[in-house]
Amino acid sequence: MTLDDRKFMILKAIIDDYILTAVPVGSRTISRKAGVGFSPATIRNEMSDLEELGYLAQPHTSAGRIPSNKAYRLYVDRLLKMGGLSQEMKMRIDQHMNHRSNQVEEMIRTAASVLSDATQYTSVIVAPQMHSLRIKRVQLVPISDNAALMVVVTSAGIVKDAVVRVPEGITSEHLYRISEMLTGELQNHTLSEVRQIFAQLFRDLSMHRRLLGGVMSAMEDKLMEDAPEDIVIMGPTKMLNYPEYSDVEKAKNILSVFESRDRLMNILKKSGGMEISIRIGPETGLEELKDCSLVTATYSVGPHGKGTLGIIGPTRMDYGRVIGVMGYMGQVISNLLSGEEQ
Amino acid sequence: MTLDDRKFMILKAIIDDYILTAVPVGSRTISRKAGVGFSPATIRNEMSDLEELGYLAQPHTSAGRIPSNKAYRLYVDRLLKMGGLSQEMKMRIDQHMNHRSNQVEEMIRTAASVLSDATQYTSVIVAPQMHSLRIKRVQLVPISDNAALMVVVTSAGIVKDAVVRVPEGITSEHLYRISEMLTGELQNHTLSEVRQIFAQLFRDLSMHRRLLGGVMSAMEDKLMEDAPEDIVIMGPTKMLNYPEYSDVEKAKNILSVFESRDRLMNILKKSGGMEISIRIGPETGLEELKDCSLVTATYSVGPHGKGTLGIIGPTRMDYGRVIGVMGYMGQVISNLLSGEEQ
DNA sequence: GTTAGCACTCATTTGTGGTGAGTGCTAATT
DNA sequence: AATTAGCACTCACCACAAATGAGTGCTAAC
Repeated sequence: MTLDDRKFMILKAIIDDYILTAVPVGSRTISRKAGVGFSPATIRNEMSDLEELGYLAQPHTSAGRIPSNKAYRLYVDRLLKMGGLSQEMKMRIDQHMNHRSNQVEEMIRTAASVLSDATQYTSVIVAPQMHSLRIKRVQLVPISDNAALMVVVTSAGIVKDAVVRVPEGITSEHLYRISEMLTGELQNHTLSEVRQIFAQLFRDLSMHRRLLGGVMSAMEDKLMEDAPEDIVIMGPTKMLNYPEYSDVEKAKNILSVFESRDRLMNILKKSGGMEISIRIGPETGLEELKDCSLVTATYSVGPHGKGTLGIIGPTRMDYGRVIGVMGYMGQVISNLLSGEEQ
Repeated sequence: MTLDDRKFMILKAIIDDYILTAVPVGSRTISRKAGVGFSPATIRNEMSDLEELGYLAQPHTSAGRIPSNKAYRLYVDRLLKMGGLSQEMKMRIDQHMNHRSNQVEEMIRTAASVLSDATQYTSVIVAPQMHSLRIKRVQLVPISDNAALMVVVTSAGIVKDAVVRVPEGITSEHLYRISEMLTGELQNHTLSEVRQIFAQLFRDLSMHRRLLGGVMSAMEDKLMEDAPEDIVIMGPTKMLNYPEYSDVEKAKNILSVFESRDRLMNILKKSGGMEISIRIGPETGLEELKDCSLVTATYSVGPHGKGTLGIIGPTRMDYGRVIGVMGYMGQVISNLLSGEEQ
């Protein structure tokens, strides 16, 4: 037995209906649909076949069918080739995003907010990963007798800081000179390259070894590791709007994911560089999300920087809409972040 | 009729039991308790009186009694005079807080985490309010041709930044000079005072009026207004562990509070300078929290800076434990933030 | 002042039959 | 050979009723 056109058409109708209602769909429902010229009995036969093929499942004997993860996979793969988003939605997004705040952090918050609003699912955005960005400036700002704030400005106007120990009593002027020197040395390099450059520096000059060592390890440890504030989550409670989580135990289960940012960060990182990645159920990589889907997209910052945006919702999510919105948002964010650069 | 000692004793027993079980408590339950030498009938008479006095309510005729907000108020006011926390708990807190991270933001995150863990309720901590802190240093770090990052370091090692426009083509050296000058002028003043100082500056020198104006308004607008990242919320889903929110609609209602940080910030600010403030039900000031209580404490940063920590839970929360933990955490945070200062 | 006794209330649980959406199978129809 | 009408069967869900039991208020006895 094979999945011919008619079977696929019926499967699609079932998925569409189930996405809308979250209720197992029966043969009559499909038969009544416009464009389907078959009686419930015929549909039933086909459904039975689809079940055997692993695309449908029955919660219990006298209920309708629900799509399996395999069905969603098929559905999504065909859908991905289309994409596209209504002009109206694009305008709505543009309107909220034309904000042009010059603080990246703030822009990302708005973006996450817009994303969650447009899709009605929980959104997640990961700030650009530092290691691929090019350093534009390093400056040490004294904050106490023996500590300074190291401010690193990168190509996208993204600013990160970390505290470094400095020799007791060093003057602000002195720190400024060192900053200028560091800026000169590190400019246009990525964070991943700093180690080599410092190695060179250490060879060339013996002064300030302790200080420079501190700066280097701060760059490698504090700036490159992912901090909890690098991920912004918007609208976690949107999950509760869907009947699959009307049970508090299930709700707790899902919401707990949003409380452990590190685990979330981990699975988001795994989406690779794909333009749009869709992971269904167990593919998400988290036990708690086994009944959810994760759709991620990548945005870029200049020629090298990358970041991830994603939404999480029930497996029966409105993939069509989500794919459209995600693709467009990815572009918008990329433009905003790369455009600001000069 | 008056609230004599016996009535209070019974009321306390009822509250204690209700806090533990969330189930309306009956006369038999109280009668059986050790230390109570009366039969259910006697308790019933007293309960009837307590109801008339407004301290108890009955969900329906054949159910036990539950404490009213007025009862909690009384209970809490007497409890507040005692306070105190077990040595064991103190040690547990110390252990987690001895971290001594030099990033304030990170410390606040851990503190909120510990707070939520120790109380088993949702915790909220507001970063120190800038306007009361004294400026230690101002530095402008160039980030592009026409923009700089203004980094402001305050007495507690708390660092804030904002982007300011700068005249096209100004050199890094020049910005450094201006920073030094600004630091000299603004040092040891609070943000609320900058306006006056700038007025003076404007009178004395006519150069860089645009730039200085930009710096001033950035200080007043960006640094003083409260940003969403100034408030950290930990363990919102802890709410779902309590039976009063086992209904998803109610859960959604409560959790929505944690999604509008501005509103939360507003009510937190209202706790005034009280060492510990307890707001029960409608006193919280948010419709959604009418069945919750909000316990806040103030921590101090140096002699002037102030911030707020709080926990939110059902009105039948374990006030004894919460008050103890809050009081102690307030001290610990104050010490950490004021101790680092030199 | 306290308590035993008792009738009463009412949310909750348990049981029961009815309803209806849905299925699978078979035989008739196209 | 494919489609469909017909029919017996399944089973979640609903409504209703009866049983249960925790709790009350009141009264009379201690």
